[in-house]
Amino acid sequence: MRSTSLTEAFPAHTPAASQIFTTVLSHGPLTRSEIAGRTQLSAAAVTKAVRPLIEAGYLVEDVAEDARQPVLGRPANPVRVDGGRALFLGIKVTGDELIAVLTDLCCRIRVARRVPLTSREPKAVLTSVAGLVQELLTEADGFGVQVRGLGIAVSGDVDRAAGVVRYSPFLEWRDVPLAELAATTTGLPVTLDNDVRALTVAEQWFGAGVGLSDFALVTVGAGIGCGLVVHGQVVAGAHGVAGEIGHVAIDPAGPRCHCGNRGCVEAIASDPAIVGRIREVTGASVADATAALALAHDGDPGAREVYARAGAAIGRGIATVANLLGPERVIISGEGLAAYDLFAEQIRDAFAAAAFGSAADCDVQTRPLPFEEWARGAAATAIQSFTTSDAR
Amino acid sequence: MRSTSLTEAFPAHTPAASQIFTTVLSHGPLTRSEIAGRTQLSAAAVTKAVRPLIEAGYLVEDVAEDARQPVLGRPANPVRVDGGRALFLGIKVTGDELIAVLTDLCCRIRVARRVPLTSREPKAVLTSVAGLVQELLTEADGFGVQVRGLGIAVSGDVDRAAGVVRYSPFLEWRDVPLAELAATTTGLPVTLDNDVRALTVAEQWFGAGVGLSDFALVTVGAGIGCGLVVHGQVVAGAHGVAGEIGHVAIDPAGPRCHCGNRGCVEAIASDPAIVGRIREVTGASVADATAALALAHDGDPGAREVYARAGAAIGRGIATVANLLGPERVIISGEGLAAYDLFAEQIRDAFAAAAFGSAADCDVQTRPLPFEEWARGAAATAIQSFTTSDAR
DNA sequence: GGCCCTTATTTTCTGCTGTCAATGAAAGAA
DNA sequence: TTCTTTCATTGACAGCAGAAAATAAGGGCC
Repeated sequence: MRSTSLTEAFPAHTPAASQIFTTVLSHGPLTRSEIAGRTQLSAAAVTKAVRPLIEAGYLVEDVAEDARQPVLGRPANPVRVDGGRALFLGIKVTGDELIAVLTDLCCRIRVARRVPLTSREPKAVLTSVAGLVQELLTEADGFGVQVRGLGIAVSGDVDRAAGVVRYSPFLEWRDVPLAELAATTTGLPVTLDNDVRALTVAEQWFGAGVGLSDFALVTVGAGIGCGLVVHGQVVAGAHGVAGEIGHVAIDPAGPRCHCGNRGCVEAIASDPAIVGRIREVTGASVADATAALALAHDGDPGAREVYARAGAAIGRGIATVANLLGPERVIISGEGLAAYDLFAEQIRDAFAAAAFGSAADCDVQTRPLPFEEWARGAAATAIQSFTTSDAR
Repeated sequence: MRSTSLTEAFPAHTPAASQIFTTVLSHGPLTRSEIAGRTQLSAAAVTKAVRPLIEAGYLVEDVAEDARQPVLGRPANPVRVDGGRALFLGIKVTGDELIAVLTDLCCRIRVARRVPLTSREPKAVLTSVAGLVQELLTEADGFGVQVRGLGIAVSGDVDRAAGVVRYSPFLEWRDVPLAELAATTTGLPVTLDNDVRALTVAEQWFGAGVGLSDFALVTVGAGIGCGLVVHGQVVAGAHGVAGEIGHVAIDPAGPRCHCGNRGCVEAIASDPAIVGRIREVTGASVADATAALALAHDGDPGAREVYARAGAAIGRGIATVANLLGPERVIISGEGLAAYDLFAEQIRDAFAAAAFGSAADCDVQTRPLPFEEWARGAAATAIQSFTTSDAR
């Protein structure tokens, strides 16, 4: 066990130090002069900010890599984040299970766990969360490092600053102060955020959004969601709602959506929408998305057509985002990606057709993010809170 | 004439001073303690930042308003921007005319001018701009204050930082370094920006967007455009394209748009689209938007129906923006607002139907902005450059 | 090995910003 | 007149970040 106490603060008290740490965290090992270049700070400022971070053990100097080609002048000393210096927990709460991960400071998953939920009542969920946290804290003891924060991700309208779930349709919650409740129960600092935004933070810091100031993350699956990063910050929306690409209406003649509207992307391309439509079209008794996928892979033309339409809907939705925001990149992810071979072409075609002018230059890429990634996103928000809270 | 030279810099060298000036500019007269509250700075910092601005004449202390109700304690001394301290020019370049305004530092229009364009060639336009600037500079002499900057607004893909018009369909320009050309010709510091973004800046600083960190400005007219402010900054897009609400596709069965796609908002609700559709539907020989409007106001049911559809399209477009970004407010403006009584209801209904969850809490308001406002927007960008350039 | 060249990092010094706490100012109230 | 209240200013000070100069750490060359 380390001798550090839980109250020990992260030693990045200045914006510069905070920025430097984040830069190193995202961009792997960097020499001090590379840091200076990236952050627009002077080399002197970097030296001064890095020292306390190294002394506190959050950064370490890389041992000289032998593989480095010899260059003129004094060799540079790369610095990197010591992932093992701290641990974090991330929990994604869905309607019927909890997915949890224990990660290190670099947000690498060390342990993953799933627990089914028996009830959606806040109290019952809280109990399950507490149990899961206890379990993972025990695991964490094995690493000899303290867990410094817990991130919780919930779908729906979540107020991160207040730590309150304003409204979650899946859980049927309204105004549940989950952050405070969980903090009291677990004794850990808790960061609560919307699930898609949490995943977006993880992508921004550790994934395909690294270094980009404007990108979008589209998740395809049971619902269609979208996390947006504009001006380098995750968009939260003035009323807590943003990135609702699933309810962008692309066809007035389309199927009715559970939101009451017609032709939402989600009413065409979400797993339930696809399954339902395949049932209608083929008459087959398709149980779930897996069965639907199997049917389409078996070559059923009706099923394939449904997937094709879904792809076109997603492509149009993405084009809408591109037309409005002009992001540098769009990352497509989610469980629905399992069907990617069935609608990739349609996504691409619909996007290309509907994107206006140079908005079409936007780089659209796919990235399979296993379900644990959502929990990892929650952990990323905890890391974010930990490394910036004291630095405001 | 003042004794100040053109090279005299704006005396806000620190971020704090810049922020304070902008706050006072947008929020009218403010006492020092109100400034401190709004900017999260200490009262001492405000005092120190305000002094040089007052000494340089950019801020003045309001004479005590007698109408103020007597309050306990020392009366506060409100400070406001002295609009008369500097003048700016703004020019909006359209396909067939130049619209120019001379404004003061508070962006109040002092003189407005219009000049038809005989050619769209960059050289010819530049000559017209130079002539117009000369004329307005002469007018400005009458005020005894120097003109400190020129803003130029052009529709299309404009790179503000580089001062280059990348591509303007209306002018048929590609990669014209207009800022540099105009600066050389006129001897003024030139700020070049996209027209909708310029108008958005004006709204953000002086209009219905004051104090909001997230809002959208939708312009309806010959085209349908949209300026977005997210996290307090105007969105420019990674590839120079953003806010293309006009090319958000809302109906796969809709009319073909000049962009090649089907069912774009612009293909349904722009002036040319409305005029064309009214011709089709009624068979009447409608010359332009004014004639179309007259026909609808006369009660022609076909024409009214076309406007109703246009309203629904705009409402759906706005709902798309609200779903994706969750802005606090959407401001609808543009020449097309002349027909507002014909589609207001449809805009509202379509928006309410298509907005998801609390995205519908977004405040949708209309604001008639006469055509000179576009030129005023250009002037606002010049003011922005002037007051922040030296401040880093 | 000694010396020079180059690049990386650190040190030292300095300017400057913004905060803190105390003080002055300008009313109305007692 | 004196007190109270609120607004504004002052002066001391901590601390950040930049500039320039110094130092470190290699390789190459004689």
